[in-house]
Amino acid sequence: MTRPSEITRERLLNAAERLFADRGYEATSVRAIVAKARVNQAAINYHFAGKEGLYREVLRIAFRALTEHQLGHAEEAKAMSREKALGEFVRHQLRPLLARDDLSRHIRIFNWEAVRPTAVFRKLVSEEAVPFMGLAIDLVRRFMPKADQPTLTVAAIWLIGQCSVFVRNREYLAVPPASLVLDEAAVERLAGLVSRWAVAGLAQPA
Amino acid sequence: MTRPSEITRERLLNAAERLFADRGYEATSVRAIVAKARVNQAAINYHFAGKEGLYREVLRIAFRALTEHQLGHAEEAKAMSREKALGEFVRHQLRPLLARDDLSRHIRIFNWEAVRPTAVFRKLVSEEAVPFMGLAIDLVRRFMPKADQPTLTVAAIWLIGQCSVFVRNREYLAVPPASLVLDEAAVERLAGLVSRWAVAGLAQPA
DNA sequence: CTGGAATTCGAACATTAGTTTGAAAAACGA
DNA sequence: TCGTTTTTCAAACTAATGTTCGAATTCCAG
Repeated sequence: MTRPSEITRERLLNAAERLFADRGYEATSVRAIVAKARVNQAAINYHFAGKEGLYREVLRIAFRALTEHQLGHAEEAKAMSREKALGEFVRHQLRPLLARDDLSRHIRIFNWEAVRPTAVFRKLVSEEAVPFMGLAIDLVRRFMPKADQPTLTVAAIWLIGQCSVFVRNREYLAVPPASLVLDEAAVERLAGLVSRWAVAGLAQPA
Repeated sequence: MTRPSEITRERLLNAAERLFADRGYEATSVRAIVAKARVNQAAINYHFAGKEGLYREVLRIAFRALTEHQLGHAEEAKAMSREKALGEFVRHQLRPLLARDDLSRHIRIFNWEAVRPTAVFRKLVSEEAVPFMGLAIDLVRRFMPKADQPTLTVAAIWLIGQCSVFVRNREYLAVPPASLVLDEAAVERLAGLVSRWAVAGLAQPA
C-alpha cells in the first residue's frame, strides 16, 4: 500500500483536493498541484491520464466520503418507522457540521460544482449517486406512496437540499447573531428540527 | 449617448455580463467576449483597460441594479415602525424572485463570487456596499440597540442571507415538491414569513 | 471640407496552460 | 544478481490566454 508509486498518487490526490477546494477546477493549474505535491510535472498524466482524470478521482473520493455512512446503514433504516428513518437520514446528512477538515474540504469542492457543474461531475453523479439517490427515494416513497418516479426524485433532492443548506453555509452559522455552537448537542437539535419540517412537507397531500 | 464608441462599450458589457454569469470570471475568455459582442479583439483593453476592468464594470452595474431600489427608499423606511421597515426590506430583497432575466443574471454572477470572491469583487464590495450595508445595519440596530458594531454587522449580513438563500436557489423552488409558483402573491407570502422569522431572531435577547 | 482626435482593426507579443516525449532511475520478480 | 517492468524526471511541444502595437479608419468640432 505504501509502494513508492502509491506515495506519488496519494500526494497528488491530497494536494489536488486542497487546491480544487480552494480555487475550483479551472483556476487550479497542473503546475500548482505538482509543486504542492512535490512530484514531477508529468506525474499527473502518468497516474491519472490528465488533469481531468485526477479531478474525477478527487470527486469520487469526496463523494464516497460523504455518502458511505449513509449507504452502510441502509438495511437498518428499512426496519425503522418512516419518521425514525428520516430522522436518522437527516442526522447523518448534517454530520459534516461537526466538521473534520477533510469533510469540509469535500463540501467546498461540491460548492464549486453547485454553481456550474463540470462534465466530470455530471458523469460521476450519474454513476455514483445512483445507490445514494435510491436510498433517499426509498425514504421519501414511504411518505408519498402514490407519487410517480419523477416526483419522488425531486422530493429526494429536496430532502437532501434541506440538509445541505446548513452544511453548505456552515461558516455563517457559527457567527452571531445565529451563533450556533455546532457541537454534538446543537447538531442533534438542528437535525430534530429539520426532520420535523421535512416530515411535514413530505406527508402533505400533493 | 449612442455615439459609436458607446455602442461598442455597451455591446461588451452586455456580452460580458452573460458570459460571466454563465461561466464565471476565470473560464470566460476575452476572445469569447469580443466574439459574442462582435467587436475587435483589442476593444476590451481600449475601453476597460483589460479583462479585469471590464469585469469590475459588470460587477458595479449588477450590484447597483440589485441595491438601488433599497437605497432609494431609505428615508421612508426610517419613518416606519421597525417591524414594518424590516418587512419592506425583506420584500425588496426578494424582488429578484419575480425574476426579470437581467436580474437573475446578476444573481448568478454573485453566486460565482459567493464560492470564492475575486479581488475585484472584494474591492467593489468594500467601496459600493457601504451605503447598502449601512442601511441594513441601521435596520437591525432598531432591534438590537445595545449591540456593538461588529455584532450589528454580522446581524445585517445574516438578515441579508435570510433572503438571499431563496434568491440564490430560485431555480429549485419552482420544481416539486416545493413547487412554489413565485408570482406576486407567493413572493408576498414568502416575504411575510421571512420577516416574521427575522424579527423573532433579531429581537431575541443576546 | 478639413485636420486632429478618437476609435477600430489585424497582427503579433509574451506568458501560461495541459500534455507528450524519450531517456534515466528505481523497483521488483526470478 | 539479472533483466524487465514500472516509475520518475527535465525538457520541449502545441494550444490558448490576456495584452500590446502601429497603421488604418472613422468621427466630429471648427
